[in-house]
Amino acid sequence: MQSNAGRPGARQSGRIDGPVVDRSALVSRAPTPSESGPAILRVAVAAPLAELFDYLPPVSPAPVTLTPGLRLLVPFGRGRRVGMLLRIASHTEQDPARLKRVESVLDARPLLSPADLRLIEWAAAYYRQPIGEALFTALPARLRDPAPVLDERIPGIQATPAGLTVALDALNRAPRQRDLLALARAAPAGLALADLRASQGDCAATLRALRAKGLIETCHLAPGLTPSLPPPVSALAGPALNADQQAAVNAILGALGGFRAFLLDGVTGSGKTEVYIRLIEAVIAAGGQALVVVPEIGLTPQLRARFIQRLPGPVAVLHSALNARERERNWHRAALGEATLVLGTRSAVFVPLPRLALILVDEEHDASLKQQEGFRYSARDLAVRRAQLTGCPVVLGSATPALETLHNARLDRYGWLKLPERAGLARPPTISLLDIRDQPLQAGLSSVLRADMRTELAAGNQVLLFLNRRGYAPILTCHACGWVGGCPHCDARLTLHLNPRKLWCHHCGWSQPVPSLCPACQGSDLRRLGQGTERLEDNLRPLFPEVGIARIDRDSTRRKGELDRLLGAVSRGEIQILLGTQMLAKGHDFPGVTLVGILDLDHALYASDFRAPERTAQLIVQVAGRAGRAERPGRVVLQTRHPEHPLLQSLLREGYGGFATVALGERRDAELPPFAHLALVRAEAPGASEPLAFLRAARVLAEGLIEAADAPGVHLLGPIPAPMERRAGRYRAQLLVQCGERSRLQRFLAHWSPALRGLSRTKGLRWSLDVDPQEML
DNA sequence: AGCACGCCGACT
DNA sequence: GTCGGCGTGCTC
Repeated sequence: MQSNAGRPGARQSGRIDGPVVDRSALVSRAPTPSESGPAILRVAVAAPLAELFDYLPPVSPAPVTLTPGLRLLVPFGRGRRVGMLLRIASHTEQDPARLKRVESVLDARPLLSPADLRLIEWAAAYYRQPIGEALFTALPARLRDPAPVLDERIPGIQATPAGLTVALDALNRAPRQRDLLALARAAPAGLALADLRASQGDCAATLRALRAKGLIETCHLAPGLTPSLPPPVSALAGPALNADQQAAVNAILGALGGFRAFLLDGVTGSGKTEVYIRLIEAVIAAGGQALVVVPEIGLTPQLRARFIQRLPGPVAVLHSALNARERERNWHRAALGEATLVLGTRSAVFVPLPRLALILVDEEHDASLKQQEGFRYSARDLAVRRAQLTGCPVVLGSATPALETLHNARLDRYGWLKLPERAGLARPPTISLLDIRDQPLQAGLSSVLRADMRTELAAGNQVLLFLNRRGYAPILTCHACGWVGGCPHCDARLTLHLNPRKLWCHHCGWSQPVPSLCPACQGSDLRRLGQGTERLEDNLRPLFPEVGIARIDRDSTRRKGELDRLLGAVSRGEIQILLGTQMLAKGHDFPGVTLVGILDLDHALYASDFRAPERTAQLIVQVAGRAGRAERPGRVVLQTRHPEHPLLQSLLREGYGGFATVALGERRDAELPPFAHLALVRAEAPGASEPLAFLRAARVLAEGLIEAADAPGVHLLGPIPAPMERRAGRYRAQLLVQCGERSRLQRFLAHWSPALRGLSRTKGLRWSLDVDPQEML
C-alpha cells in the first residue's frame, strides 16, 4: 500500500506525518494486554457520520494519559483523519480483528473538558447533527487539520533586576515609563503584552524606552499565570444604578453558583449594558469567567468598547471577521482560563471556560443567533442548556424578547427582570399611526409626515426615515406590453439599482444591465414602480434642499469604513435626515433624532411566515428605540394603509408586551411555537418534482415510524413548495413536523433522521433537517 | 464528506 | 475494444 495516502485537503505537517502503517500488519497484529490493555478508544471522526468509531490505542507509549477531549490522528478508510477521543471502553461491538490502531495523539492535553463534550454531544443529538461535525464546528477551524495547537506561551514583559531596584522617582520625568515599570514590578511573574495593551492602550514606545534602559525585558508567561491588571487607566466610573437595574443585578448575583435563567426585559436605553458590566465585574472579582454571546459583533462595537474600557481582565473576542490565528489564540486564552471575559458570536457558546460562572445573551430575540446552515443550532437555547449543565445563571437580554422567551418568563421558568425606565430622564418614544389611504405622497411621504419633518428640522433636530427596501425601484416594467424584469433563476422580480446601474436579484445575486428598450416588445416606455432607499434619497433632496442627507444600507456602506464615516457625520450633526434599511435598527443610537418615520411595512403585515408579525413588531420597536435619547423625547410616525391591523393596534395601545400577549394567543390557537415544537425538512433540486417526491417518501417513512417511535401527536404538514419555490435555479419544497411535546418530537426525530439518510435521492437533490426552524422560507 | 467499486455510452 | 459517467456502499 502506498504509504503517504493522506487526504488531499489535510496539511501534512512534518511532526505528525508518519507513514500510514501497512494495513495487513495492523490486522495481523493482535494487541497484547501488556501493551494496550483491554482499552477500546471510541472516537468521533471529522466526517459527517453519526456513529463513533472504535480504535486500539497507539503503539508508541502515549505522551499523555488518554483522556476524552484529545485529538487523535486515526487511519480511516484508505486515508487518515483527525478525530476526537470521546470514550474509553473495554468492549467493542466490532469484529476485534477489524480494529485499527490510533496513529498518534495530537494534543498534549484535552482541548475540551467532559462538560464541554457533554454540551456538544447534547447539541449534536438535539439538532440531529453528526457528532464529528458538531465537535469540529465547535473548535477553531485550524484544529480540524492535524496541526498542533498554537504555541501556548504568552509573550510578556518582566522587570529586570535593575528594574526591580531602581528608584521609581528617577523616572518622574517620564511618568508613563514610571507607571509601567511600577506595574511590572508588581507582577514578578511577568505581564502579558496583550493585557497591557488592552488596559494601557498602545504603549510600545514606552516599553521600548524601558527596555533600552535595561529596566524590563521580554519574557514568556506560562498559561494560567498572568495576573489580572488593575482597571484600565481610562476606566470610567460606572454611573449609579437605578432601582430596577439594582434589583436585576441583585437577583442575578443571588443566583450565582447554581442554574437559573433570567429574562432581562429592558427597553432600549434602559441600561442593560450597565447591568451586564456590574454582573461581570462581580464574577471576575470572585475569580470566575463570564461568557457574552451577541448576534453579530459588527453591530455591537459600543458594547465591546464599553466592556474593554470598564472591565479589568483580558477580554477574548471571537467572531468570523478574525483571522484563523487570532481566533485560535483567543479561543485558547479562554480555554486556559486566561481570559476572564469572552465576547463572541454564535459559536462562542461552545468555547471551553474552566471557571465559567455566568452566561449573557444580548439581543436574544435576534434570528442570527440561530445558525441557518449545516449545524443549525440556536446559540441562545444552547446558552441556556450550557448554564444548566454548568450550574450557573444565564441572562437573556432584549428590549423585544422572542415570544418563546416571554412565554418562559410568564410561566416563571425564567426569572423576569424588567427595566421599564430609560436611564436618565429620557421618555420612551410615542408611536402613532398615519393612515395614508387616499393620501397624495411625495417621495413616499404623506404631507403630514413632511410637515412633521420640517418642524423638527427647523428646531435643529434630526429625522430618521426607515424603509426596508434597498435599491432604486423594486419593479421595472414596460408600459406598452406589461413586461416585468424578473430573475431567470428565481421566482422574484429584479430590483432596479442606479448606482451601480443594473437590474439585480436580491435573492441569488444575479444581475444584468438595465435595458433601454423593452426586451419583449422593443417599446421605449419602461417604468420604474415603487421606491427603494436609493430613490427615496434622490426624491428627498429636492424636497429638503438645504439639508444634509445620508443613506445607510448594505449598498451605501459596502466600502470599508464608510459606515463609520456616515455615522460620524450624523453624530457631528452634519446630517439632518438619515434614511436606510434595518441596518438602522441594530446597534447604533442616534441621540439627536427626535422623529422616526416608518414608511412602508405593510407588506410585512401579511407575510406568510408565522413569525413575520413578531419580527415586524420587533423591528418597529427597535427602530423606535434609536431615537429620543437624553432630554429630547422621540416620536415615531408609522405610515400604513392598514391602520386597523391588530398587530399595529396592540403595539400602539399596549407596547411590545401587549402585542406579545395577542401574538401568543394566536400562536396558542394555531398550535405553533412556543405551544408546539417544529422541525422542518427542506429539499431542493434542479427540477420542480424531485424535492416534492423526496419529501413525499420522507412523509411515508414518517407515518410508519410515528407508532414505532411511540410518538403519538407528531403531525406532518406538507410537503408543499417553499414560499418562493425557485431560487438560484433550484426548486425548493418543505415538509413540516409539529408536535405539542418536545420530548416526543425528539424521540420521533431520533428514529426518522437516520432513516431519511437511507432514502434514495435523485441526482442533484439536497435536503436538510432543521430542528426549531426560525425562518420558514 | 471522500473514495472506492461497478456497470453502460463515445472515443484515442 | 477502453476512458469515464455518477449510483451505491463503506469508513472502526
